[in-house]
Amino acid sequence: MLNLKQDHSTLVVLSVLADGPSYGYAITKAIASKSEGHFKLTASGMYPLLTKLEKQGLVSTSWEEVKAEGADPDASGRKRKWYTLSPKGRKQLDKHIEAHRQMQLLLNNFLTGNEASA
Amino acid sequence: MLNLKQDHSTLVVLSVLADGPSYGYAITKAIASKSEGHFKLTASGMYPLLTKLEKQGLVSTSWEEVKAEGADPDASGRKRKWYTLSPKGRKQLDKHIEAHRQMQLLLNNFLTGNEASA
DNA sequence: TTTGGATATATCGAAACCTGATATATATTC
DNA sequence: GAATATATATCAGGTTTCGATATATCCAAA
Repeated sequence: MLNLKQDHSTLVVLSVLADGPSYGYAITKAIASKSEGHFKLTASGMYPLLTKLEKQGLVSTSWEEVKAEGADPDASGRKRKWYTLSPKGRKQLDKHIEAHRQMQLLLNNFLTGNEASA
Repeated sequence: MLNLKQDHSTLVVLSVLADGPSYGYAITKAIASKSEGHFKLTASGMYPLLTKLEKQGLVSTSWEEVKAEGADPDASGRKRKWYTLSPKGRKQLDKHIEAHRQMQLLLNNFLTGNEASA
């Protein structure tokens, strides 16, 4: 189980949001699921990151009330905060992916010749 | 110019040492050179990292005195601290490379379909 | 000869980051 | 009605980061 650091977290969260709007808890589950349990980004990493992305204008947000089946329409239910990738966020994701690819190429220059021979 | 984070620094430094013993300043130059100026690992990142690698037993060390041409053999010259990859360090490098490859595959699962289309 | 740039190692400290624990509340399932 | 899942959020102590700083030698050019 790998705890994601900020750079990777940003890349992964933006990429999840590129598939469509989502919210914190669902993104956490999506990451765990899509990585087959290898990536972990818990609440204490997720929410500060989402707040940061919002401040940077990479995502826009809106609250939704989740009503229980047959609940009093006036009663206040659980709340969900939806995050939508903004055009700026989309551009940022492209940049991140490009930087990530660049990093891979450069790192490979160091690792070539030092491959694990398992 | 990308400042290397600890994970990448470790990978890169161990991989430089896999080519043979070296010392802090030379490793800094090797990294800048081999990455064509893209990777930066400065003294304040390098020396604490090397100390850590030494404590972990991944490298062994020895001091060498760098004598000036025709200098008094008894005078104390500039000192170099050489770092040599230990067998444990070699194994650790293999593990690091393997973990790195694994991370790449997992990340690609997220990025596929979100490629920059530049 | 002295000045400045390169070589060489090392620590400091303010800021940023990480993460398990905690808080709060609703929804669902057994 | 008790346990578990859903849902957002902060806290605090620890770690990491990195420009700035300190110290000292070597070498070449002015």
